[in-house]
Amino acid sequence: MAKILLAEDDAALNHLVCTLLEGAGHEVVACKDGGAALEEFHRQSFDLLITDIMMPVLDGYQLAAEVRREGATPILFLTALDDTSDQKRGFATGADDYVVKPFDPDLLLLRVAALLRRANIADSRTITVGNLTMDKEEHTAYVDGEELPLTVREFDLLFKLLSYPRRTFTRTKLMDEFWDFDSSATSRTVDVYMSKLREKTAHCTGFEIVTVHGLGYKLVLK
Amino acid sequence: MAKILLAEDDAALNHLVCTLLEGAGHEVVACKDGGAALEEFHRQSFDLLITDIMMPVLDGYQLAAEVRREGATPILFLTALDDTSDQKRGFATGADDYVVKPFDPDLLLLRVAALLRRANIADSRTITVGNLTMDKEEHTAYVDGEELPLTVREFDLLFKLLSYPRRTFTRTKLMDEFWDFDSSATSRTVDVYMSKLREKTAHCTGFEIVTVHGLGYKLVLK
DNA sequence: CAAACATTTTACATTATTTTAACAATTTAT
DNA sequence: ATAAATTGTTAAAATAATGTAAAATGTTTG
Repeated sequence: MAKILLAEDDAALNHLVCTLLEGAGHEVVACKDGGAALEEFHRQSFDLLITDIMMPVLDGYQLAAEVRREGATPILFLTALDDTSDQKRGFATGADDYVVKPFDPDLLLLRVAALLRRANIADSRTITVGNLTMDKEEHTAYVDGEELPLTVREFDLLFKLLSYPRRTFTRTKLMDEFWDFDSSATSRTVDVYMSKLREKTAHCTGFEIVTVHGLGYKLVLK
Repeated sequence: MAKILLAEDDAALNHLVCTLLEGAGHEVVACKDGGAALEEFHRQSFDLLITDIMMPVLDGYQLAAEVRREGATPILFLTALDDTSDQKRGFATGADDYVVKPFDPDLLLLRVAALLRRANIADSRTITVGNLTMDKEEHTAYVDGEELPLTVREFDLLFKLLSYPRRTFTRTKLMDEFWDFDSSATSRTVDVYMSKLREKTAHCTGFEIVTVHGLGYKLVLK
């Protein structure tokens, strides 16, 4: 599901974490020290970095600082140090999470999943509101278990609104996101979709598409 | 900086966390049980939910599940349970982080900062004065939690005045900012809006729209 | 290629907002 | 105190935004 860079000098632990992550369907590039990890990081792009703190060549803090400097890759520290001052330093360096050894394997996977979800990576999540369920993976919607046929545009728009209830989206904002850059479509097109979505979601309990006069549209829960 | 919903039934801890977060510049809405928190969550939008697990009415797991269902708000569990099986359940429910009591205050702030950074929440651009809250993102205003319907112009004007209390704005200044350049509207139009705003905000505690004779209008706190 | 479907435009009805205009109330200056 | 200027308020008129059906255009698929 996600591509993960692992930096851990303890061979046994390295192997264990590797097996664990691959078992969960992730692609793992494992390194034995911070230097090798940084090299790999420069070579490819990763969805997540899991790193030990005490390592040869480049320690976890230094590695994290380098990675932070170059982007927003989530970082999880995996370490034996169970001391708040160390954790503070970890977070200050840009850590997104901190797992203390020894750790429960399931818990590590759950924390990894939480981080990836938060970073919108491998987002296979479904949204359910009332009797409507939208599955981004399948790109289908269900109302009371029955499939609700939606076109691509309809799906995208509804999924977006549903992801941010109460937030108002301007027509322009929506078109910027779902229409080609060079699309010449009028923003009135959005209105037509909202009209269709309202018709199609008429039997949905739990939400309503509301127009914000002069601005755009929002979805409100009820 | 961010708008945080806190659910914690222990009064002392509730107060402590509240103070801590507010000291860090966040806006906090504190609730004493899960039910109240869910109600607040439906009423307004938040950047982060911090919740205890064992609470009356609705426990942390149930609250988290509801919140997860409705969007992508980050969730941090704050709990005395230091047991991996509980943590597993927390993460499975959609937790993004887990802090065990007793905790280091600085560490909590660091974890909160990490979560907000990850969620790309810089500032939520909301203003609260008395019982009125204006959320620029949602483009809605709330009085005592109830939505106060405002047109675009009304919202813009009130938000502006609220952003600079005590400062006097001339009609011309306001029109230059919110009206089209080629608009031929009379500056008397502003008067009409102020009249409407006064009517609509009649139940607002905390401020008042004051006329500065010969100049324009200003908002004063009380 | 043509049928089936998705998308976009158009046109017109409907609704909401903004502005004007008229008059009342208040403030200021003389 | 009184006239002049400014502001408050209201309802109607003018303008602007939205809803939606249907036609036109584009795209995919058998």
